[in-house]
Amino acid sequence: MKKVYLNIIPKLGVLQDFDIAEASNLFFLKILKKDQCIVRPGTNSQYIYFLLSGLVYSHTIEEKINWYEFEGQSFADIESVFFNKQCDQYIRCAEDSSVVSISKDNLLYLVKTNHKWAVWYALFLEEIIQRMYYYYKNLLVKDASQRYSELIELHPEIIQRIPLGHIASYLGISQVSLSRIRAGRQTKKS
Amino acid sequence: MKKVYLNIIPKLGVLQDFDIAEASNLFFLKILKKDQCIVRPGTNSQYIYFLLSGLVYSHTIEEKINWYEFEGQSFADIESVFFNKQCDQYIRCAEDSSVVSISKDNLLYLVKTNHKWAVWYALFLEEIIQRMYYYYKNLLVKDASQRYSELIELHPEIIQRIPLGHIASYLGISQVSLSRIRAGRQTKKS
DNA sequence: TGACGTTTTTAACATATGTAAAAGGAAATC
DNA sequence: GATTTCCTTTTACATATGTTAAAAACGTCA
Repeated sequence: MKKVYLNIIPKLGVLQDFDIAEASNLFFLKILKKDQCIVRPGTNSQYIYFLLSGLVYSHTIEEKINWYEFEGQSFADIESVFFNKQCDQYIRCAEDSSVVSISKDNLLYLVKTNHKWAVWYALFLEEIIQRMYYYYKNLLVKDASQRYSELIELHPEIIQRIPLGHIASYLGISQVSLSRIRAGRQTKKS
Repeated sequence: MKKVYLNIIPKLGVLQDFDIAEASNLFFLKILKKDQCIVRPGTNSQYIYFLLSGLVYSHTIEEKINWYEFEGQSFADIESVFFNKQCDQYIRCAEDSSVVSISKDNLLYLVKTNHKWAVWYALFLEEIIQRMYYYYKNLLVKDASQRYSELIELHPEIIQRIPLGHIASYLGISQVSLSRIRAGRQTKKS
């Protein structure tokens, strides 16, 4: 039994170690190098991933960065998993990383055959909703300079890990604007 | 038995009429007048609503409009229901409306005691994720003029139902900018 | 019809932000 | 040590968008 699975799958007050151990043949570990792609545009990626270590990000074909996910978080290509469409983004490692994955089919098998896993999945989806809502509201009510402040407050080390051009892209502004924000000559919204 | 419940609660390929009928004592119908509040800032609204008829919208204390929901859709105060926080928005009727509601507690009771309802809730949450992702991606990749075009394409009658000032607020732009978009003298992003 | 209030558009101006290009700085390579 | 390359900041300029105010359009009601 691979203990690594026990720690990265959130129990959410529902599962116990042996529930995960019992299902461990449905989970797979992958070791990934920096810049390696986990998901490519035009494919359909029916997997949910749990990030054991490293840093992954999503970006469009035009190199616009959509999100970053840090160690301990889960991620997936939403359009594939929840819309069953071909995805239109890359999911890529910003650093050497390791992930545990489970296919949507296998997860739904657990959900449909096991009440515990059904409750777990519902609570897991609630967490996804929380994260997505947080991102959504960030976009809706905060300007780029607020979002930059909060990013470096939450992940101060990101400056060392990611070039500012990528952070600007993530924030949805030009690198010039980010420089102005960092230099403090930027009018703030609120 | 109130048949109205049977039609507004989505079955999602899991429930049958009698499942909903069996739980119908947990659902409540409300008739609401135009401008009436369903949710107020500073309260905690632990209800999920299904909009039978009418039109509801969310707006902040500063009158910024966050979203509209049309007949047949469900809605809730996300911060209350999924974060258990006090909400910071109004949810208000743009027209005379009627809704069916269920409390989060009662819903979780169904989920925890009935496998069918657990699967149903998971699929329902997947639908919420789809809708939220759609809103999120709209904000992320589309400019106001695109979002305006798609809004009137999807709901052409909205122009008759809602003043343009509210639509501008919903789009996150000034009414002056919306006038410029409508007059066609507006540079588009793509 | 005329007067009034509301909604929408237009005009004038200030400013924030993007683009393009140059300059500065840091790290790696020869 | 010098050169190269990459990353970041700065400058100059063009433009989209907000604010404010005025004008126009529209509906209601006497």
